[in-house]
Amino acid sequence: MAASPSQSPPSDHQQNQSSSSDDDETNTRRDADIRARDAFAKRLRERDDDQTKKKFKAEPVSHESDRSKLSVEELRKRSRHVYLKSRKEKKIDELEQELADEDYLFKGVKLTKREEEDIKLKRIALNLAREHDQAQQMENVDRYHMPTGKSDETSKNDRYREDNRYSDAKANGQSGQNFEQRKWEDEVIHTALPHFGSLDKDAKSKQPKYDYILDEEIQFVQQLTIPGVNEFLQQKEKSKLHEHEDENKRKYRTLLESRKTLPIYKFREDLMSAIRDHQVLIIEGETGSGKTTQLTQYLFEEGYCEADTEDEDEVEDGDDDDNIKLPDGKKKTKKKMMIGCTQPRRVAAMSVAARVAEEMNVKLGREVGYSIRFEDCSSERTIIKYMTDGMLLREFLGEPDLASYSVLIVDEAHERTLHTDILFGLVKDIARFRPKLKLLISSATLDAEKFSQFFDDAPIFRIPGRRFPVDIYYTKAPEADYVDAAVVTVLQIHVTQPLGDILVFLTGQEEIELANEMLLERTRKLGTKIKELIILPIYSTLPSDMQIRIFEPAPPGGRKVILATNIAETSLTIDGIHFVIDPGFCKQKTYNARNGMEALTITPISKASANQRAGRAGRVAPGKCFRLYTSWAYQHELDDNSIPEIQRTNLGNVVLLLKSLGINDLVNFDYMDPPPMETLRLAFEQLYALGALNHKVELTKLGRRMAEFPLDPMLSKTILASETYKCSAEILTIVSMLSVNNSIFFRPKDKTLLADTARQAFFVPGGDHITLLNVYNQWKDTNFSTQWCYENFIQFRSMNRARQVRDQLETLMERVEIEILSNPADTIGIRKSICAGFFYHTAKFSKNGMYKTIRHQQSVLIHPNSALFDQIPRYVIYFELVLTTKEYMRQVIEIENEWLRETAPHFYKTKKLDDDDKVKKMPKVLGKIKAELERNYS
DNA sequence: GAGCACTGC
Repeated sequence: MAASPSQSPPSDHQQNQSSSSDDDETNTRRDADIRARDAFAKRLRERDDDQTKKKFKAEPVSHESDRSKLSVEELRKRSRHVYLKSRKEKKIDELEQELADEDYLFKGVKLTKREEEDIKLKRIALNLAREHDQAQQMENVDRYHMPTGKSDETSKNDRYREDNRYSDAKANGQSGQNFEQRKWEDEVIHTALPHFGSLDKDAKSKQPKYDYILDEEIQFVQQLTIPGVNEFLQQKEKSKLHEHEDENKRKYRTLLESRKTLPIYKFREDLMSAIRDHQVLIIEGETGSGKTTQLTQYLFEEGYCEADTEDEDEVEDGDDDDNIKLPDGKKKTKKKMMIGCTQPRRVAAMSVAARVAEEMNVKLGREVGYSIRFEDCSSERTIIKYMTDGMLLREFLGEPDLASYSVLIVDEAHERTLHTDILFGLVKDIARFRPKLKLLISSATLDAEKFSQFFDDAPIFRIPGRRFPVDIYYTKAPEADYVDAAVVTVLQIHVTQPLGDILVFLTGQEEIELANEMLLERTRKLGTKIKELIILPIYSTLPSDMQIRIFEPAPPGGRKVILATNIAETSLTIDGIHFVIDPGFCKQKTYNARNGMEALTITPISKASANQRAGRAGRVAPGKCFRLYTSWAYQHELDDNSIPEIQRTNLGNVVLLLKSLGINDLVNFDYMDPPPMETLRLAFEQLYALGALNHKVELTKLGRRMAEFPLDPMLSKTILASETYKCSAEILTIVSMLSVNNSIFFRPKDKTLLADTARQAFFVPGGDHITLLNVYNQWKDTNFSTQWCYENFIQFRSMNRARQVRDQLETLMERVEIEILSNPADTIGIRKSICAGFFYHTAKFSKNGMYKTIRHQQSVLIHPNSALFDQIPRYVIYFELVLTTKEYMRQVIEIENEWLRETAPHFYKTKKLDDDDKVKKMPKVLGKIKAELERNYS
C-alpha cells in the first residue's frame, strides 16, 4: 500500500511535482544565485585589490622592522607566516587535485544539482585563492585590517602604515563619508591598541590572529523580496488605525493576507496533491517557510478532519462501538478526525498553536489546541492539535493505533530527539495497517534523504524558506583559547562593523561569566572611545528576569552582545542578530555504561550544528558568522550530524514504554539509528532486576504499573515500593525533588559562604534525600513562598517545577491505585523505599578510605555538597555517579545492609553482606538476552 | 572541598 505510490525515486517525484511556474521560478532563482555569486566574487576581488594597494604603501615599514633587532615575538610571527604559507600552498594543491579528480572521474556523468554546485564553488574558491596568491606575491598582505594587540612600539609603526594608507586612499580620489568613517574607525582602534589583549601578556595574543579568510558563502535562498511577516502586520495595523472597520474583522483579514505571503503558500496545490497521492511524505522545509503553522490549516481546509466513513467499515471497529453507546444512536455523531503535529519543545507547541488559533479565528483550546506535560489545552472539539513529541508517545499508551488522528506531522524531525526517533518506528508501523493515515515528516535540508530511505523511499517535497545570506568566516589558524578569541572578535566586530547585535556561543555558565568579565574590563578601558556595548548572558539556569533582558533592544547607536549557551541554538530566537561568533564547542553529557558514571564534557559541535548557529545571523538581515576554527577543521574534523540522542542516553524508560505498548522484540524494532547494544542490555538488566520484566523478558504486573510514571524505572519502583512502607507522600516529594536536576540550591559567586550555611541548615540525619524532603516541606509550610526561597538560597523555579512534577505524580498514583499516606517521622521506611528502587546503586566503605560500588567495584567518594560528606556510613545508596574533578556520588543516604536483603532479595545473597559480599549472579535469562543482542547486532 | 549543555514525559 505504502510502496506503490512511492516507487519513483524522490528526485523524480520532485521534478514531477513542480509545475511550469515552478520551473520558471527555479530558473530565476538559479540566475539570482549566479548573479549573487558573481557579485560576491567581484566584491572579494575589489576588496583584495583595495587592500593590496593599501598594503603596498606599507612595505617600507616591514623593511624597517627587518632591520631592527628581532624580538622573540617577531620570530614567532615569522615562523607562523612560514607555516601559514606552506599550509595554504598545501590546501590549494589539494583543491586543485580534487577538482582534477572530479573532472577525470565524472567526465560525461550527469551530476546532481548539488554536486554541480559543489564543484562550481570549489572552482570559485580555487580561483580566488590564486588571485589572492598573486596579490600576495607582490606584497606580504594582511587581508584585513584588524586590531593587533601589539605593544606600543610596534603600534607606532602601525600608525605610520595606516597614515600611508590614507594618503594613498586620498591619492586615489577616495574621500567623503566612507573614508572619514574608516579613518575614524581606525583611530578608535589605534587609541585602543595598548589595551587590546593586555589581560594576557603572552606572545600569542600579540600575533595578528584576527585574520579571517572569507572562505565560502552559505547560499540561503532569498526567495521572496517582500517584507517579513511581522513587519507586514505592523504596517497593516498602523495604516488602518483610522478606519472604522470592525476590529476582529480587520485583524482576521490582515492575518489572512499575511498567510499568503509565506513561501509555502505558492506550493499549496502541489503539496496537497502530493499528500493525496502518497501516504508518507517527507517535507524539507527551511526555517521561515511557514510549514509549521500553515500545513495543518491547509490539511483542515482540504477536509482531512472529516470523519472518514470508509474507515468505519474497514478498521475503526472500536470507534463504532463508541458511537453505538451514544443514547440517540445517531450515525453522524462520529467524532471528527484530528490533525496532530509534534514539536520537540513545549514553548514551540504552545506558541504555534496560539498562532494557528488566531489565524483560524477560534479560541485556543477548542478547535485548535495543544498538549504538553502539565498542561492539556485541548478539548473534545479539538481538530488541530500541537503537542510535544513525548506527549504523542504517551498517547500511544491509551490509543495504540492513534485512531483519532487522520494526519500526523512530525515536525523538526532532523533534531532527532529520543522521542521523535521512537515515534518514527511506531508511526511507520501503524501506517502499514492504517492506509488512510497520512504521515508527514518535516525536516531541515540535510537529512531529508535519510528520512526518505527510512520511510520506504517516501517522496521528498521541498519548500524554500525565507532567510538572508550569511557570510562565513574562518580563522586562518586554530585558536587555542576560544573564550579569549571570542572576546577579541566581539570587540573587533564592535569597532569595525556596522551596527547589529552579536551572538556568541559558549559552552556553559562558567565560560559565559568569564567572557562577561573580560568584555567588561576591556570595554571599560576603552571608555567612550567606542560605542555603547551591552553585554547580556543567557543560559537555562539564569533567573528569568535576567533572561528576559536579552530581548530588550540595544540602545540607539549602541550594540548588544549576547553570550549564550546552546540554548540560543534552537530553543530561543533573538531578533536583531547580525553577527554570530561560533567557537565550535558545546557541552555534552556522556554516559559510561561500564561503571554507570556520567560526565559533562566539552566536545566539538557537528557541521549541522555549526550551520544552525550561523543561520542565527540571517534571520532579519544579511549576516556574518565568525567561526573560531579553520575551514579545514570544519571540513575534516566536525561530524556531519550530532549523534542522535537514542545512541547516547539511558533507555530504561523507553524500553519499559515500548514493552507496555506490546512491542516485545526491541532488538529488531525499526530504529532509524539503533541504540548501542550495551545500552539496551543494561536497560533489560535493570528492568529485570527491578522486577519489571520476568525471566521470559515479558512485562510483569509491576512493570505495567511502573510504565505509568514518566520517570526513570528506578524512581518509579521507589514510588511503588512506598506503598509497602506507607510513606508515599514523602516519597513523591523526594522523587519530584530528585527529578529537577540538582538545581535546588542557589549559590551565587559572591555569596558562597552564606549560601553554604543556608544549605547546611537544611541537613537532617539520614542523608540528602531526607534533606530534600525537608526543604520541600518547609517551603510548603510557607505556602510556597518566593520570598522564603530567596532568603534561603533556594531556586524558586526549580521548586516550582518539583511541585508541578509532584502534582502530576499524585494524579498518576490513582491510576496505579496507591493511597497517598504520610509518615514523615519514619525515615527508615522512606529509606527502605528508596532502597527498593536503588539497590543497584549501593556503595560500601572500603579500606582505602573510599567507597566502592557494589555493582562495578568502582571507587567513588561522597560529594562534598552532601549532608553525609563528613560522615562515614558503612553502606550508602546514591542517586547518581558523576565524574567531575573526581568520581562522586551525588544525593546519598545511609542504609543498613539488611535492608538490601529485605527490599531486593532476588538480587542480593540471602547471607549478610560482608567483606566478601557479592551480588547474586544474574540468572541465565540475561545471558540469553545478551546472546540475542549480540547476534542481531553483529 | 566542589563547579551546573540543552530538551522532554
